[in-house]
Amino acid sequence: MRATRGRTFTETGRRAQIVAAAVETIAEVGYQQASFAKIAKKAGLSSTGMISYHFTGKEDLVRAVAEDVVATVTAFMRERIEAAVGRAARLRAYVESNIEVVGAHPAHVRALLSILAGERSGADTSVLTERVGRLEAELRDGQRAGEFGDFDPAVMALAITGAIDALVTSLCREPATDASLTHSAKELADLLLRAAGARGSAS
Amino acid sequence: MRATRGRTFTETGRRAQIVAAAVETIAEVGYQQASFAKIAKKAGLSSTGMISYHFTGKEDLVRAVAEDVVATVTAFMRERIEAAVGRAARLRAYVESNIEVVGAHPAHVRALLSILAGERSGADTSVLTERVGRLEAELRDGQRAGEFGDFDPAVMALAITGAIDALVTSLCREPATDASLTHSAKELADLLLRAAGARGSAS
Amino acid sequence: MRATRGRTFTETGRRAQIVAAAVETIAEVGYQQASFAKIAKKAGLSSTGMISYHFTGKEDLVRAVAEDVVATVTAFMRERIEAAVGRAARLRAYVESNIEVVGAHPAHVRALLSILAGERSGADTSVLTERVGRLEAELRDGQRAGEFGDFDPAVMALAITGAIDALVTSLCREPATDASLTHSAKELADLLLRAAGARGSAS
Amino acid sequence: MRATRGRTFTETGRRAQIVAAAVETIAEVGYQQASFAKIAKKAGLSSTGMISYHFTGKEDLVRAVAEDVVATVTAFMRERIEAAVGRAARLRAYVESNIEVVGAHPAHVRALLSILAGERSGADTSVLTERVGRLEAELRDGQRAGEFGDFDPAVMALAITGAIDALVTSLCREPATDASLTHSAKELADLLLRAAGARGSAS
DNA sequence: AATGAATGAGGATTCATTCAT
DNA sequence: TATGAATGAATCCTCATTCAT
Repeated sequence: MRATRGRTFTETGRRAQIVAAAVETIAEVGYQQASFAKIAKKAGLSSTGMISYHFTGKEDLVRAVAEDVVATVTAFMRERIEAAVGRAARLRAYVESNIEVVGAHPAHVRALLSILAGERSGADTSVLTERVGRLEAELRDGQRAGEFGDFDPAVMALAITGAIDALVTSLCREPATDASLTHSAKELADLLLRAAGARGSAS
Repeated sequence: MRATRGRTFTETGRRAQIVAAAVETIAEVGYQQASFAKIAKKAGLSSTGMISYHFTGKEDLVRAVAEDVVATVTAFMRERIEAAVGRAARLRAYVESNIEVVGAHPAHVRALLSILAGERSGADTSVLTERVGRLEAELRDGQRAGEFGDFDPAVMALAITGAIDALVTSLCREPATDASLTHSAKELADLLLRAAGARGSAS
Repeated sequence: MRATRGRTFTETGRRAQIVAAAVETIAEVGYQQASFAKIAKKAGLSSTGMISYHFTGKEDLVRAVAEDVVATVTAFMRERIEAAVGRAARLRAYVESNIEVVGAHPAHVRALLSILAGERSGADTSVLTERVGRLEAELRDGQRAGEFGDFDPAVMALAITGAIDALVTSLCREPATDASLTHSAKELADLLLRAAGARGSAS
Repeated sequence: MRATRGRTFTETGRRAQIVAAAVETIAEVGYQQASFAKIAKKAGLSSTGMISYHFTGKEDLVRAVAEDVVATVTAFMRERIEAAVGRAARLRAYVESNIEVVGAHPAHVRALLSILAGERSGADTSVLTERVGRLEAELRDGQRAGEFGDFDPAVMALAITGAIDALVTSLCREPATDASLTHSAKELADLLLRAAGARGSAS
């Protein structure tokens, strides 16, 4: 059996190659249509057996894909968020960078959206809930700090997440220009900060 | 046979029965997992051939299902929306009734969400775009009337739609009490009206 | 039950309509692909039940189609053959008219070829054997009359039939001009008369 | 695995086994009735999935079958044709060996005829046209060499091919004795050589 | 560590036919 | 006489997974 120690996002050799092919495939044909056969073909593998050898099942592969994509997207967003000062600015950075990552990693974003859509009607909702949970905690902190208005942080977290995903989905459909991307990102951030009753949230 | 002319939502006999079974099946197992075999079983049909007899293909059946569900949901929402006076109140009614319909027609909503999720990664996006388009027009009108603030109506329409769907999805996952449903609905309406800069939007 | 007395080629009402639609359908999509559904559609019928009602089964329908087509083709050929004087001239007329009927009744010929092709690998070979048998008798008569050379009439009949069908098939594939049709017909007749050692067979 | 590069007729392992089973099946029940299920059964396979694994689709399998059968038949004919001296003798050898191969490889011939019949009413006519084209070229050469009379080589090639197939079909229907096979072959060659105006074509 | 052949269930769809009305 | 709904077997094909090598 393969070594599992310490491996999280950064896969080794074949695994990484398969995950990369899976990301591309899912981005192209969608989560449900992404069969082992298609992924193997894109990876230049001669059989699907290879995939089953490295992954327990489709579930396992998808989890690995999700981890990889989330890591990529998170890395992009983190530096923008950490550069922001104050809760409101952080929220703005969160929203805007989440939109702008479409321009930087279109395939990854597309794949993630497709996986999330599948998850919504599926059993495993770990990626989904973890993401919303983290945002909710952040919002709660902001409220405690008095930088946000009064709202139910669970509802707000879901609303923000849903709004972002809807916009991202729309932007993914037809390739948007950088300008329109930036515009949409700012618009969305503006309206969500208003919703959150953020103090001093001028962009 | 009963009249087939003018048939839109209200299907005749067997067709209606199949659509109803499809709604239930999609609500239970999701759009992608809803095979003809499962639907036929739920409808008490002896073979899948019957479905193919009444519907051109899966696409055709899903369209019929979408029409049926949209009709049901729309009927529920319409009376609440039409009872509202003023743009802001209408928007609030739109949002709240869209959430509350989960309590009234849980299976229909679940099915619709699953179909929409599939549409997002699919070709036919008619249901999706029509829904967002209608809301966008409504928002634009509200801005002209001076009852909403300044925002890009396209982005706002997507944001509202996405926020609603995210909350509905969450509420669908585990059966919520009426109280929590009402609470969530009001919370979401509050925050979205803030986002829209609605004047005089106290619930 | 429907009256069956005296009916041979000339069908009555519905039957004739269905046969006509079947001829067209077989000509267009081929014998094997010509399903009841397609024939019903072309006939403007709302269900296939109608066909099953008028015909015992597919076999029965195809037999009726064959009779109809053979009658049409035979009528075209007969007047040309009967106008010819002498065995050799009759054979020439047989061959040439068999080719030229492609120009006059393309759909019928196409349908007949498709049915014959199916018959070749099927059980019922009545149309096929009857046709060859008649020609064989004719050839045998010609030999007795001393107007043909020495050959096995069974083999010759098969050879002539096969040669005609191969040419007709080729001519059916892409629509031929009248000129090329006439040229091919004369060429084939020439070579087959040579094969039969026909005396005084100048066209 | 054995080399798959350069694979044409001689298939490797399972592929060859499936092709062989397909030949037998097509010979028995005909091209159209030869389903994957029947072929799998004859091949001793547990499911039709195996066939789909080795062949892209039915089309692909049939192409492989055609190649295999054509190779077998061609090999049989080639040595007889190459032993002949002179154009007329070559044509005689072509015709006679084409008939006599029925005795040597009945199943292969039957399968080929069924496939060709299907091709006549189908889209892919590559096997058919290639075969006729090669014969046409041969005839044209013979005419240039002055060993054949005057005729349209395209028509003659079709006539010869059609005559052969008709006779072969007839001989395939009920198992013929070697004697009658030889007789029919000689008869057909005689008459076709007469048709071609071959000089010095005494058998 | 890797391969690719094999599996068998399940996918949608088409088919000729039957039957109650 | 005619209809159209119902049937269920059969079509090809794809799927994730397993297993011997």
